[in-house]
Amino acid sequence: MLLQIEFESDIPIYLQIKNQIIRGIATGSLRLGEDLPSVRQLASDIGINFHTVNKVYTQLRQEGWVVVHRKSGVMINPELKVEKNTDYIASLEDSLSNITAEAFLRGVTKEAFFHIVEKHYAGYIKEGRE
Amino acid sequence: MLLQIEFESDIPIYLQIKNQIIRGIATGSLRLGEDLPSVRQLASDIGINFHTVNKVYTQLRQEGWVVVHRKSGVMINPELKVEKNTDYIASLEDSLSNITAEAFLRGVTKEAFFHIVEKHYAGYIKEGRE
Amino acid sequence: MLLQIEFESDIPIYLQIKNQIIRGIATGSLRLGEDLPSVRQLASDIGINFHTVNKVYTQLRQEGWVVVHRKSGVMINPELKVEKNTDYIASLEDSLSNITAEAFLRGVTKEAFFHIVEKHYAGYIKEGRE
Amino acid sequence: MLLQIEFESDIPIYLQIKNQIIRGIATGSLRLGEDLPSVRQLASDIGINFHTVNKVYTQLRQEGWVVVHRKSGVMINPELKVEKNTDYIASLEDSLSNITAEAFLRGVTKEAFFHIVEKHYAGYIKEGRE
DNA sequence: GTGGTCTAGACCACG
DNA sequence: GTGGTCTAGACCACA
Repeated sequence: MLLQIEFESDIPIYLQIKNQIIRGIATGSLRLGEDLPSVRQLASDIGINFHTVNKVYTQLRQEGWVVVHRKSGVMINPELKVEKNTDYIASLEDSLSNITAEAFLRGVTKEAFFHIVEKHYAGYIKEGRE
Repeated sequence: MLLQIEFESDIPIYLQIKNQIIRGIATGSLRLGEDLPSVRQLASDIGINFHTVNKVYTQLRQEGWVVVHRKSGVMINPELKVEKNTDYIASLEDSLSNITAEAFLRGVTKEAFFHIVEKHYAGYIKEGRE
Repeated sequence: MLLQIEFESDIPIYLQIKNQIIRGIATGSLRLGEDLPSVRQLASDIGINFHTVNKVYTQLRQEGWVVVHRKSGVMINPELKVEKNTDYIASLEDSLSNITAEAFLRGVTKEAFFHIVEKHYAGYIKEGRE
Repeated sequence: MLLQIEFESDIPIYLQIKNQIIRGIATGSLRLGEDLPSVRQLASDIGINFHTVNKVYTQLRQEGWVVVHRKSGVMINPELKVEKNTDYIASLEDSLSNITAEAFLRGVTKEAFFHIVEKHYAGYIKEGRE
């Protein structure tokens, strides 16, 4: 999997990496159980500080996306089952509340919005992860 | 219009205000041409510094949501017509890319996602709002 | 002469009026010796505070564009001869320095710039003002 | 690049800085991709508050003149391509409308005006500036 | 009264 | 180290 970082973006680098990894899991370009590069390896590949990668892996582990295995290697959680808890639903509602309001006011119809969402969902695959 | 600020949130106060104002325009609780409180008034109401409100109003003005009618203060742009330019579409695509991926992995089906979006869109009213 | 004020402009109202009067003199829509409306009359016409108009007239008088005649009426200076002093030249240089730099960077060629200037100059008339 | 600030000017400090930076880009004394001092560094150099510099950089970024390369600070946009949109043309027309009218009335001939403009344009260099 | 500018100092997020 | 956010208080321009 190849990560694309935009250093001039207003989105923090650690978030760009984290988002791309989660998207990678959803689209299947990262498979459950697949190893991720070591912290120093990935940092060196991208050309960033290894503390930044560390932050990503730490958050991903805390949220259950990855697990640490032998000698501090990291892999996508083979038994991935992140929660759809109330906190998440609340934050999703909040995000969509803001996003849809602006989209509506900017002339993005509900149908156009649906179309974008559908396009993305079409790219996600259900792996053998019961 | 009543603003609800969470001071412990990790979302900056100025962004919370900005988002709520944009949502207010979409839902019609703020009508086109309606006056907003003065920076100092709103700051005092919420209990924050007026510079924070000033930042909100400045950004809203630069993006075309409000106009400052010299002296009489700030009002919702009566001829609101913010653009659906390529930059915005790109950012919308990017946001939805991340949001849908995580939603999918957390078990939010496309239908459930649609349902949330639809619920919000149902609350938005067309410009012809008297 | 009809004044057009934009209350939402970032240019102060008094400056908009002042500029339009000076442009009016240059284009001939205001003739030398022509009477201007009284402070209260103009303020009432435009729908602004008469202090604002007062400020305009005061500045115009100080700079020599208008003269006060009988019972505080104001008219365009019949012997208009504003100075091309070094201060003015310096300020003109400074303005054009900024304006041309941005124009250049935004892709306005020297020829296009000349064209705009020429268009405006073509609208100015030399009155009998020796 | 050396900034020259006049503290007694009626032009706000932040605007003086902003104008000089844009002129610097046009004249080539600031090259595309060149780093600008940090907000605190520049503020300290000039002897002003860092918030004032921050305001300059924020506006320059919003208008596309500079980019903030995360962590390494602010640099002149290496792919500078600010737009010549209708809004800008309108504001340019308006500025020149006022400036040429006053210049004409103060005895600055069209030729003299052209001469000033030409002098400035002669100092600007094309993008291919290594 | 309004918003705009500037100063001063604090804390945080990021890398 | 960098920029971003927030607070606090001052003065000014405008209407």
